[in-house]
Amino acid sequence: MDRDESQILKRYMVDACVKGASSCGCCDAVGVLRGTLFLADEPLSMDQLVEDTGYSKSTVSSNMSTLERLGMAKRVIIQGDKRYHYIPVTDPDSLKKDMTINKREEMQSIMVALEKTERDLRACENISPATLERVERVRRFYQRMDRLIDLISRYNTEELIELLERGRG
Amino acid sequence: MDRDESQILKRYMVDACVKGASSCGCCDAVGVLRGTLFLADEPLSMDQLVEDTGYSKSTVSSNMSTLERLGMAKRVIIQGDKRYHYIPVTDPDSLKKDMTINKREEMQSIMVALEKTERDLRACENISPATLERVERVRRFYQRMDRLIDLISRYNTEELIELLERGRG
DNA sequence: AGTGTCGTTCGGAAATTACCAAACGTCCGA
DNA sequence: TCGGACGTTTGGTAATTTCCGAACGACACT
Repeated sequence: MDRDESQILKRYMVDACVKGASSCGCCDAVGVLRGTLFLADEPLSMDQLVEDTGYSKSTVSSNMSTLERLGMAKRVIIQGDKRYHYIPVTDPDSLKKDMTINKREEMQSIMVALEKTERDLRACENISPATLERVERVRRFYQRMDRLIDLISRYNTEELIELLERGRG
Repeated sequence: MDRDESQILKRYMVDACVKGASSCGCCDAVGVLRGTLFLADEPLSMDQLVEDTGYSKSTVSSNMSTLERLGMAKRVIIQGDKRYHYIPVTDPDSLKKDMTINKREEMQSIMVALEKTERDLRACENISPATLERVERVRRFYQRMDRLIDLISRYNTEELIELLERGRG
């Protein structure tokens, strides 16, 4: 496969990853790098990523760190090569795990804030009961969602699907 | 409750909402507006939102639109007042519904791209089998996650928690 | 220590985004 | 059909973010 062909093939994948990246607050480069990694035949060194993406070394470096932090890429050691090489994380369990972990951290930080708000509201005498009730309701919702995500993280995807398909009966 | 007190109380809630907003790619104003709405004693007009948040009318207008689009706020009619008034959406079913809908749209757009990529890869003769296999695996993962979110959207939170707590047995 | 190869960090330029004020369109009552 | 009250859209500006190149630090081999 020559270079041009490869570039054409990359388009959809890179676009998809860019979209996914921006929906979790990451810049385009993170998506481009992830997409490139997906379609590579072998682990890529930073130099290769620089060449393939057209980004500078510094940009690749910092964005590969975030990709690692998000659990979407891993460094591997290639025998007889002292450079780092990256591979994409593609196994379902890891992907799902990172999805739930990230979501849960988000939920929990919101919950903490909601709890503080509720405490403050109670301490304040002339607060509208409706407001307090509203905050309570949202906090409870987040608590339940957090519990739900916790439960979801304990099963793998197939188990969950089976369990829910079997359903209410 | 005087104005200063109210401002202090708002802090945590607004911070929490800003955090939540930025994690779904929205600007701070969306979070500030949502938080303000949560702690209001009554439906707020746009003028009140302008006054309470300090943002301009145009900023409030456009960001309230996104808040509506995301299913986090609703317009209500106040008798004898031709202005719009906003209330926060706080019931668990609506909140969960919007969460799943947004997540699903995201998944599906990624899946479409993955399918296109896979098709292109198959059309290309000298592609590495490992690469194809990798893309297939990720596509299957997203398909299963999409299915899972579909199933999750059919139950309410309590049902889901009960079902998963009962568990594998 | 000296040299070469890597990867990360830093400072500034370029591009993007958020925001405001003003102009504009719409709806209603007179 | 005019005038006034609202909300939205638009153009320009300020602030943020992204990105690059250069300088830097770490490590291995001599």
